[in-house]
Amino acid sequence: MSKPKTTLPASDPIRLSPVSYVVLGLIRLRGPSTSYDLKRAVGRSIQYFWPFPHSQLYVEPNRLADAGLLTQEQESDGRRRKLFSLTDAGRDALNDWLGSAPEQVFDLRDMAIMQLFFADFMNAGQLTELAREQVRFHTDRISRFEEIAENTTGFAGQNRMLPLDLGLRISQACVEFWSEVLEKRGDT
Amino acid sequence: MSKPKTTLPASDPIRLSPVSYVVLGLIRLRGPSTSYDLKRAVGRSIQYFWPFPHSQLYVEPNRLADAGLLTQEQESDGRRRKLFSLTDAGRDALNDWLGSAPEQVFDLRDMAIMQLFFADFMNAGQLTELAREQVRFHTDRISRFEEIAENTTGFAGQNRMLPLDLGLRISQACVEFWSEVLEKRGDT
DNA sequence: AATGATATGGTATGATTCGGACTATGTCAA
DNA sequence: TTGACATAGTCCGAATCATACCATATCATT
Repeated sequence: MSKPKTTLPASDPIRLSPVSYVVLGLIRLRGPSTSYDLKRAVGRSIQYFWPFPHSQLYVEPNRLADAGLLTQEQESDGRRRKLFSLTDAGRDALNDWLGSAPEQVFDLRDMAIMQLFFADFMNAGQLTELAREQVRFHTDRISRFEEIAENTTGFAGQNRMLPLDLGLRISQACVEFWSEVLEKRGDT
Repeated sequence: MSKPKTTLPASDPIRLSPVSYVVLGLIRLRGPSTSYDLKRAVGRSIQYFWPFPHSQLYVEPNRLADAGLLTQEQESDGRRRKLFSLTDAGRDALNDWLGSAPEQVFDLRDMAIMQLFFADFMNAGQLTELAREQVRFHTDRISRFEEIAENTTGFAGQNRMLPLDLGLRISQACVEFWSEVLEKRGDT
């Protein structure tokens, strides 16, 4: 099958999850970072395409450090922050992942659509209210994306802006969809 | 005085999750159903908007039956299938949910986008391969949606087709997006 | 009749993830 | 000196997940 690097001895069969790659990748992009740094970075970007609770950003780097993919140094004074840096092994792990076709994951989880699915049991008012609310929601989302796009001065490659672009398109599709639902039912 | 509130054998504060509503809603749509029936129905529809493992479709109906929202009757012979039906309480619970604004949940989880986010560390070949694969993936998805739409003869209200329509639009947006990624990098 | 492939129908469980409450420390301004 | 706010991190029970496993029916082939 694949061709693992033989050089590393006794090391660990650490299991790398999507969150692992988020951590490795972000540290590679940003340089040495604290968990809090990562948390903020995630909030402006990856969150929209792979949500997870921030607490994992405190647990996961420690795991990766134990496995030798990161190093950590802790401040000795007041805050005692931990700063994580990428090791060569970490860089390799990231590259391996980027070079391999990832498992296909494209999951959508939309509560409003679930309700719509059972719309036969709603009355007209409920349905239009739902649709209206969804238009609002996705319109907001679009604004947020646009805001982020503006505030992110085009540093270091436009690649980081691409995901935002997809998010935008998807939200636009949603706005169109729900607007048409509204139109079809008599608007109020 | 001699009647302390402490014993609450009466009704239970059962917590209803999205999966609960899937079960209640599907049984309302289809009539009395077995877990297996639900499983198949989910596979053709809700799965695309709220994925969850099929084992929950065996656990959840039992919970709901315990709480009095469903009734069950088990075959006495061979297969001993359990058939679940909606009670009035179940119907009420479903209606309550449909009448209330649901918590806003719109989560997207896309592994390919995560890789794209770190595309700075890919070489051109890897990126085009990723994009090509995504075009393939979403094109397939579109076909599947269209197939389902065809095979579902327009029974009982077009409402059940609406979610499929949104799925279609989103996948189309994805195809467009990844195609443009391909175009921007020199195509091979 | 025996084999085996496939669909049906269901259970069990350890591992992961989730979510969010909780505890602090610095910082700046009123 | 108070209080608001951002920063920084920990913890843990609850919920969800994945998936392996078990079992019965059906039908086609040998």
